Amino acid sequence: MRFYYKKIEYKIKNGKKLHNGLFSIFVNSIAIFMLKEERQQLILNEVALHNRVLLTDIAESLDVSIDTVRRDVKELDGENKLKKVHGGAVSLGFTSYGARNGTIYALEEKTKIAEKAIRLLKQGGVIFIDGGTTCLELARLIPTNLELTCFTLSLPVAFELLAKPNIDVIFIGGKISRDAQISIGSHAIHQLSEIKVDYSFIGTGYVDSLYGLTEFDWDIVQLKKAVIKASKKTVLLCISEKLNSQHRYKTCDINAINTMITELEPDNNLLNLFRNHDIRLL
Amino acid sequence: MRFYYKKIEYKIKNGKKLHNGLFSIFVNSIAIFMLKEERQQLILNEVALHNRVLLTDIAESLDVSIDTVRRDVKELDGENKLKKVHGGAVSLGFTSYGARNGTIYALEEKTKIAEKAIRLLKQGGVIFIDGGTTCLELARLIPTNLELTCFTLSLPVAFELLAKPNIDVIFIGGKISRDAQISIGSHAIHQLSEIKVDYSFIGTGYVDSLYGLTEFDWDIVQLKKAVIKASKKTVLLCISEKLNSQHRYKTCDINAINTMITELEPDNNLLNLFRNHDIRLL
DNA sequence: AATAAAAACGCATAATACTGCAAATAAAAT
DNA sequence: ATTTTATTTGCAGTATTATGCGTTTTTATT
Repeated sequence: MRFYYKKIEYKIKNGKKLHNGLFSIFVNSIAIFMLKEERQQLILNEVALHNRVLLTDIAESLDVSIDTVRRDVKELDGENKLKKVHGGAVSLGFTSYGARNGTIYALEEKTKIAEKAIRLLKQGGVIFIDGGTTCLELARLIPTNLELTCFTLSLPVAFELLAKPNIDVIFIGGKISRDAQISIGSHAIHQLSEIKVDYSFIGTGYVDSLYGLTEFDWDIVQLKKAVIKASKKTVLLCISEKLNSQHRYKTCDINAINTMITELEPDNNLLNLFRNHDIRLL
Repeated sequence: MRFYYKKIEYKIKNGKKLHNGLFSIFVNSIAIFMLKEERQQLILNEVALHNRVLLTDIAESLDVSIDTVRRDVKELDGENKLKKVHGGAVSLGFTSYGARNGTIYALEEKTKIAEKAIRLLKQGGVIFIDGGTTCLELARLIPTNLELTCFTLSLPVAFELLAKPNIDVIFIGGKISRDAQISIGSHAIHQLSEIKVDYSFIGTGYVDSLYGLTEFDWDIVQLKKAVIKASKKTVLLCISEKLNSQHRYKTCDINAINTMITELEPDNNLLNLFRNHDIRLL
């Protein structure tokens, strides 16, 4: 079961007990006291190699108490060298993707929007999160204690959500668009047709009170239509800069949106044109 | 330096006590007084050689008080020549790989493996790339001019592939495993059943010439089975450290693998046990 | 809801670390 | 040569750390 520990299989025996229960291994007949750092290094090694370890396995193979291993793992977790989980530890994925790559345009506004959107989330809810930087910001700001099931098409959003322990992430697969880093194509649309979420949080390329939501890209429109269809309620996240802009292909009318969130106060004059519609402004 | 020695030799011959308990070592039957610097150099040597020392060991073998050693080590730590830890010291490089966040364990070996794997790729081919750091490395090293269609379950791999302009990336969707950052579950398996790729490049948790490929995790096994089924040829990427290790759940026999790539030369003795099988070693 | 496993907590103990100090002596100054 | 000053070392006492153990609390699973 643990051949990979052969190196230290021939440990102890008549082991001189060092410290208080610390074990020693015999190499060339010399008792070697194992430093905490060495033990931790071994743990990291295991994790790096197999992606996961069990505390009990480590404790047994190193012949230390499980408490010690637990403390080690806790410490390593604190140092961000691995992730402690119930019963063991797993390697940190390479969550570096979550680290903001480029700088996000108008981050402040988008954060404000995301914060408002989060107020709509309910414990145990099932939601969809679209791609785009605003939605990514939403994903990033979801409280860690909130339990949610999140569908998404966006690789960055998926990554971000994975960092939250209480969120089930379901990725809608398909051909990946290089630009937007989201699944596109018929397969993704088909899959969307098979789900129903409480809320979907979507972005848009352009929005106009008269023409509704429009996009530059035909494929994206098809996708967004599918998303809206799969949602009990649709929430549009949109910075005010995009208001009253249009493009070629139409996703839907304003009426198809239940709630629109901008970084503005809901009573801001810029939003006046939208008040004729059956839409909630946040 | 010599100067000191002579002085000391003289003193010792006359039986005069040196310092207050300063120790001496005998070389060629002549007691040589050891300077602090020399002692420290010895400690550094020891650390360089074994990556670690125990204060008690040093104190005993050099016959100085542990306080002296402690002070030496403290000083060397201050000079950044080693790292002082409870009970001893470790070399600086010792803990380094874990500290470099996001750095891949045994990267060099994995790169070597990936390079071999890339030689199997053909222009216009359709392949599957598994998750795991070795496969990620493969994804990373794919030449940019190569045109490929790549299926994957792994978010990091998908990201990596998106950076290549000539690669179509198709992500197999599903519930995302937080640990492995890959799609898991029935949906992913079902989708795999609908594709057929020329080559799949997979990793494994454990591999043994007798027991075949095994995993810690049942879900992963199901997934890998589906991958193998969806492949005309399956290539196992596996660093030699994993050879002859096993775990609970079995993915497949060695025979189910067409090619196994390790960082070793194909004629390395460590691979002997695999030669009985119908498997190509690279 | 019941149960088993794991984690957390507090405690005891042994090993180790630190501090101040005095002895020895090397190096410098006289 | 002698005195002074600074350095090195060991020692004793105290503080801190590492570890295992038993108990309680939490978590996951059935």
